[in-house]
Amino acid sequence: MVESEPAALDSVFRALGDATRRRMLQDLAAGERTVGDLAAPAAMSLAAASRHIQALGRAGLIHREVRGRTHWCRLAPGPLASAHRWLAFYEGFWTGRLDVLERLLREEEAMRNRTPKGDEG
Amino acid sequence: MVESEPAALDSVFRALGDATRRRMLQDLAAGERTVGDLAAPAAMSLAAASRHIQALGRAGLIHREVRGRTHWCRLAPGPLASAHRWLAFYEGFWTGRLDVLERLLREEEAMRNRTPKGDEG
DNA sequence: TTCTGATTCAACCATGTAGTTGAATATCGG
DNA sequence: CCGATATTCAACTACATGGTTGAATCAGAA
Repeated sequence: MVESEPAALDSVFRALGDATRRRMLQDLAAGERTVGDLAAPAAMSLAAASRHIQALGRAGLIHREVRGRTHWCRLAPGPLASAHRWLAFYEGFWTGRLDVLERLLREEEAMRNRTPKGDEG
Repeated sequence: MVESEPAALDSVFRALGDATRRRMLQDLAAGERTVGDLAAPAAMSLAAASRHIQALGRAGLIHREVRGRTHWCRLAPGPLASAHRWLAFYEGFWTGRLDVLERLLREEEAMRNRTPKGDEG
């Protein structure tokens, strides 16, 4: 599991760490939305919502296009896919499919030449 | 896409939004580790690393067990799986498999009775 | 008990984040 | 031009986060 651009993952996961922004992404999954559309359900000022949208943009999670006086946003799924891939690394843990992972990990265990559990006394 | 416990997802994604903590999770994927083990490669004081580990614990991403004077940590993959599932909702976007998603979204579109793109000109 | 090791806690500082309000910018339409 | 609409910017406040250092806690060993 090599992280190609940790800073990028930082901003993606951090952007996802807020329910308002996740809700906006879900709205965007249904199609293009304007800033006003995204802000409307968000129990906060337009300016605050605008900054959430900017955070999504900085993380690369959305693209914007200005048409006239309205800014249209749409989902840019690439970074979401990166986050998904990062998490997929752990899939073996929660699905019980540990076989592949185990081989991988035993190698690293051997390299470290350490017994994390077997010999504690 | 219903969020059962938004606050839980908040803490999970936020915990993942830091390269140090992600590295710790990767270490833990290789087996149990002590606080000291996890802190060692982390170019920061032990106290700071300890707080990162506490953040992982608060997010439910790791479990700890005190054996003697050392605290052993292991991966608790459940919340990672939740995050993964949340992201999986968007899989259609980055794999191009939009058929399933589209049906789903059209329904929501209809409910909102709005034309986000089809009638802009 | 005393020394050492593993980990946390407390106090502190700097920075980031999330919200507010009010002004600024830019576009559409009369 | 003028007024309304869409969005952002700036200044401010409050709180969270991430790091530091030094003291505290608690277990093991001499």
